[in-house]
Amino acid sequence: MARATERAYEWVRERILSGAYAAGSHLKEERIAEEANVSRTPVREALRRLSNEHFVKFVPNQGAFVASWQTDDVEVIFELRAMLEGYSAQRAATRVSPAQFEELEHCANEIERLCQQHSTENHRSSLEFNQRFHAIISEAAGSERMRRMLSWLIEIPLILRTMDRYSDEDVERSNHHHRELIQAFRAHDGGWARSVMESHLRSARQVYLSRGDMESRETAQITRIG
Amino acid sequence: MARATERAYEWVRERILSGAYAAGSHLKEERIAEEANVSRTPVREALRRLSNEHFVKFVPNQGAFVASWQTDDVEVIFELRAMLEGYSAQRAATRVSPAQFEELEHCANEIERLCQQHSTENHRSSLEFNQRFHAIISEAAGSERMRRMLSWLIEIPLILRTMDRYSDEDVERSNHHHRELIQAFRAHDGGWARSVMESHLRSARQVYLSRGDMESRETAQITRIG
DNA sequence: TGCCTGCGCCTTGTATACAATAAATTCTAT
DNA sequence: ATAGAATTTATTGTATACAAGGCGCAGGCA
Repeated sequence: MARATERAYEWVRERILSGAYAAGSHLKEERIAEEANVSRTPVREALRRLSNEHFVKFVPNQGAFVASWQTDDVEVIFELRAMLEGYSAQRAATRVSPAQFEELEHCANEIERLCQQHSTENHRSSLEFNQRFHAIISEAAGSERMRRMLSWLIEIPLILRTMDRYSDEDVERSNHHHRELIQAFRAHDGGWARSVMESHLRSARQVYLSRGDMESRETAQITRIG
Repeated sequence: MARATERAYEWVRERILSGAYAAGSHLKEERIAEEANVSRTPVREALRRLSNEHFVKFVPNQGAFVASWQTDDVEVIFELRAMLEGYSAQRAATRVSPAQFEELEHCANEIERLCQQHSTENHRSSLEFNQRFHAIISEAAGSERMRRMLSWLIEIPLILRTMDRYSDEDVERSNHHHRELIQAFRAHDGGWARSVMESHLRSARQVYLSRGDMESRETAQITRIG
């Protein structure tokens, strides 16, 4: 059963996102194993996976601790995404297939539709379409190497935190960026696409950093996603 | 003992990079466990880690396979290096330690000294100092994530072929770039350092592409990693 | 009293045994 | 003879037992 590892993974992930496991707390394998009704082995695998996704931090011979976020790395992640996704968009502009183009439009439509009503459910769905939107561009760029490098920069916790800080105005701007990207693709204008994508991500960075004051205690707020 | 997992990790990684484990081949846990003289448990952990580093690909209930990524065109590699190392240099400019700064100067000196006499031996040595020069900057940038991403772009065969095409004038320009980078670091001027580094790599790209007519069949050499 | 040291417990790290699943092979029926 | 199904086999997934390392506490010595 690859189900045991999956169960342990979901279990711990949910509890980290909901704040049930506080930042910095020690995730003891045996306790989690009991709680999730699996043995320690799949728990260990789940923790390793969460570690690679930066939900938890490993200390040799001491085990896993719920990751706490230092803003320093956040800075790097946003800058790298702006650079790499910008370049991706540039390449994609002249390489995107008709099918990919259509799916991009579909995603943009869905994101806008789901943003109309403010429900947790819709919020979650729009996030998935958003991810898909970026994934399509990454694929259309036609470089497997770059696609994989980008996948290292998709930090789910970071994206969740950023989305939480989006105001209505921010959402509107983001949607506009999506539209403009599609226009740039239609025109096969790589430079245009690159600029828009860089704006898109740098504005996200700005939202994250400027609204980060309230942060720390709000970690518990993220509960709603789970 | 975190030593068993480490051993298995190094063992497999070495063999993938050296080509001993061919691309796409099935990495059977038990066989690796025997070869590396550890049990299956640490092997599994090592494979999971390698999977997250994209060296291997996991298929549920089938195990790990050596990842094969097509060596995408040189164009992408050079562009990514220019962007990432440029940003690295920018961050390094305000973060470099005195010890690192000294080693950078040492590397630059050695490279210039070794370039004076044209021997194969010296050529090789200067290449190592060159690699070290870039590695120090990558470290000084202070982002483990970026450092690891960059390490994926260092394709030794590509660097060798580029170096082979360097004229005396190209070498001189490259050395000048190194000097100017050091000056930018001394001034703690991130923007300056970034520009110089980008020039450094874009000029390398130009050398490679413009003098690339001669040996297209040697491209097969680059397939080593995958 | 304060610090150093050694013992003991708790947690992680590793090995191995067992269960489950996917691939291969063989046997049967058309 | 071939297609398909069942059985066997090889390999992964999970559980558990055991080894080893780190941390805390207590006791002794200065």
